[in-house]
Amino acid sequence: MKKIGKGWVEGEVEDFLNLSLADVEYIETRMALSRLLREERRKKKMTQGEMAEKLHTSQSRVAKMERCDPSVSVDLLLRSLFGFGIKRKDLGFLTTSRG
Amino acid sequence: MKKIGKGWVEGEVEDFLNLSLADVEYIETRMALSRLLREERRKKKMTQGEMAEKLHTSQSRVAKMERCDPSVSVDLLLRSLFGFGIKRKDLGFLTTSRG
DNA sequence: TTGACAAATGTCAGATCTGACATAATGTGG
DNA sequence: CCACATTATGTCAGATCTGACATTTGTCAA
Repeated sequence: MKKIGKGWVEGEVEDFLNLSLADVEYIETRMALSRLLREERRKKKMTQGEMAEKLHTSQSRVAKMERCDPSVSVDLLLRSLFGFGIKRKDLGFLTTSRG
Repeated sequence: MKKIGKGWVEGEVEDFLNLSLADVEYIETRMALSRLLREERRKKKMTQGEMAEKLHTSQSRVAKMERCDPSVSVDLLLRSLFGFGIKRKDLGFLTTSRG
């Protein structure tokens, strides 16, 4: 039980709210990355299967990445984007709230 | 078929270069995130133990995050930053090579 | 030096992620 | 409708990650 600002915010609630907001940020980031992956693939007129081959993975995994399946990590999304030619500096969209 | 670095397979030089560049982007991203985490913690004058408590994890895990230990994922780094109050829009540094 | 605190490192069981496969669903052009 | 291509979904063994703990190393003041 600790004091925050005016004084009565209690630990668990703070943590709950905090984690909730963190959740939103995290989920939005994932969605933005998966959306970008799909856009980049379509921009290059490739199928999921072709992209999978380029990334050394399977079509189903690519489908899950683009669908933001819960089994897909940000690591995989980032490595896929980088492996697909996207650069870190191309990820400026992370800085806007409207992916 | 060989393994490179943490274990990325490839077959041709083109793939090798491609994955190498992807590697660099990925590693730089990880390093930038872990550096930011440490900076934010120090900015708030907290110890790793205090930060660990706030993030519901352990001091050793925080140390590994800040040290960019290979056992730490980008997911964990991002979730930690978000849980620590950093917002997606604060990650503009992802667009620069500095960090 | 010692004590006290902060940070780093090693380990590991349990949790989560990943590639691969099969299969189903959704187009798309006859 | 039919084939065919593309995308989506379910499953699972093996790989990777995570929290927690113990231990070590580093720092600093007395």
